[in-house]
Amino acid sequence: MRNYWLMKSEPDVYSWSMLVKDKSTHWDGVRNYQARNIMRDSMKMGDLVLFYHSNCKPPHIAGIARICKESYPDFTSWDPKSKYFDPKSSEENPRWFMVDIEPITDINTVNLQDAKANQDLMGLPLIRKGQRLSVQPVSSEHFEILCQMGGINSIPI
DNA sequence: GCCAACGTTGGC
DNA sequence: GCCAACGTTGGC
Repeated sequence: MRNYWLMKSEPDVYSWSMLVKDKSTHWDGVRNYQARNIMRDSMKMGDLVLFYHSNCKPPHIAGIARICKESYPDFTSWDPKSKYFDPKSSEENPRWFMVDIEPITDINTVNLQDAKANQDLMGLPLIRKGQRLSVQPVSSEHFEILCQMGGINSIPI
């Protein structure tokens, strides 16, 4: 049973093309408990991820990635030099967790506007007003629709 | 740049 | 445990 997710990143901070170039990355810096719990408890090896570019014009899904390492402590949280430093987190008692993802395939970008206009995507958290969570679940049905909108006709791997 | 929608913090 | 104040996210 594979699960599907959507992860947001600002392209100025970390973009899809950087992930493609890097081959994989650790998803550090998430400092929201709900998003942390999803990464720590629910994301499993092989789960597929829609890589979403937020805070840009237009906001869009840029590619499909995959979980390639399950939850482990976010070491930037106890690094005083990191911008993600949290004095309440330590190596002995980590508060924040992350996963690793790797790129699977480019897609034709799917704009937020087009996702909102698709009646079949009703209920997708991404298009709900006020939804700010940076790590979100996506149902398999919605994932498949979004793949098709991106020119991918069958779910990869 | 604006601001709605949240999440977090801290006084009480 | 409540809630006002504040900070952040992110579309527009």
